[in-house]
Amino acid sequence: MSRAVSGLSPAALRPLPRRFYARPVLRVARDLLGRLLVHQTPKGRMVGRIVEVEAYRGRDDPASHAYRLTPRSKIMASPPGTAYVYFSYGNHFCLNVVAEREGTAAAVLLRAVEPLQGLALMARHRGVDLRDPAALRRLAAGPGRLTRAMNITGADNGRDLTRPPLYIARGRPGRRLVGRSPRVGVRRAADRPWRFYLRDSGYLSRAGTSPMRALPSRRSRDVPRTWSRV
DNA sequence: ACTACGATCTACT
DNA sequence: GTAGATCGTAGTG
Repeated sequence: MSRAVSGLSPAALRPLPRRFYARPVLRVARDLLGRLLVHQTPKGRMVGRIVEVEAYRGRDDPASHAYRLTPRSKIMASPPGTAYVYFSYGNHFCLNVVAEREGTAAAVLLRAVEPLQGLALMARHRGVDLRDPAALRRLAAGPGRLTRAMNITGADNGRDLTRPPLYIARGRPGRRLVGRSPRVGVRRAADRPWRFYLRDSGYLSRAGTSPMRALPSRRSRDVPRTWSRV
């Protein structure tokens, strides 16, 4: 009954090595798009394609939890590839991957994935009915929904994301149309466009609710410069 | 000890 | 489009 899912070859499911994360966090954030978030649980394996992320830096980033090092944010200074999971708004968990080298305190927030495998399990975690056509789009669209769907909690804080049962795999990131915008829900440093997303994805946290508007773009090295209004 | 405020989501108008 | 839920974290007294 384990139907082969397209794009989930053994090669694609190989974990990203730690050195992948040991680079500037903006670079890591962009490069995480198209990769696979994998969670293997007793109930089954869930896989989602990362389509939306945000970069948070350390003492130079007022929007980051690590702007001031506290007991909570201390874990952001862990070795690259470590999970930073925190509880938000009294309701939801958010999953980050620590980036850059140990001691730097930078991380990437995973904001949305496109569900590829374990859809029924995710739907059960979310308490939604997949027969509703709109349910799939929103299944893991948003940091809280993502963790809920893939059953990621505070117990996963500090975990090593370079190996099972919870890890990020290479995927097959081909040509990617990447958009960027200011980070969602942050008031400080709102001018920094450190949110990155796959422009043609239908699984974004902000795609359905507030339409994205492509503004006249400057030329950029490898990233089309597209802002969305928030 | 007490208070203010979120890196959010859902339901309802 | 807007309000309410809901609670850990962090800053202040």
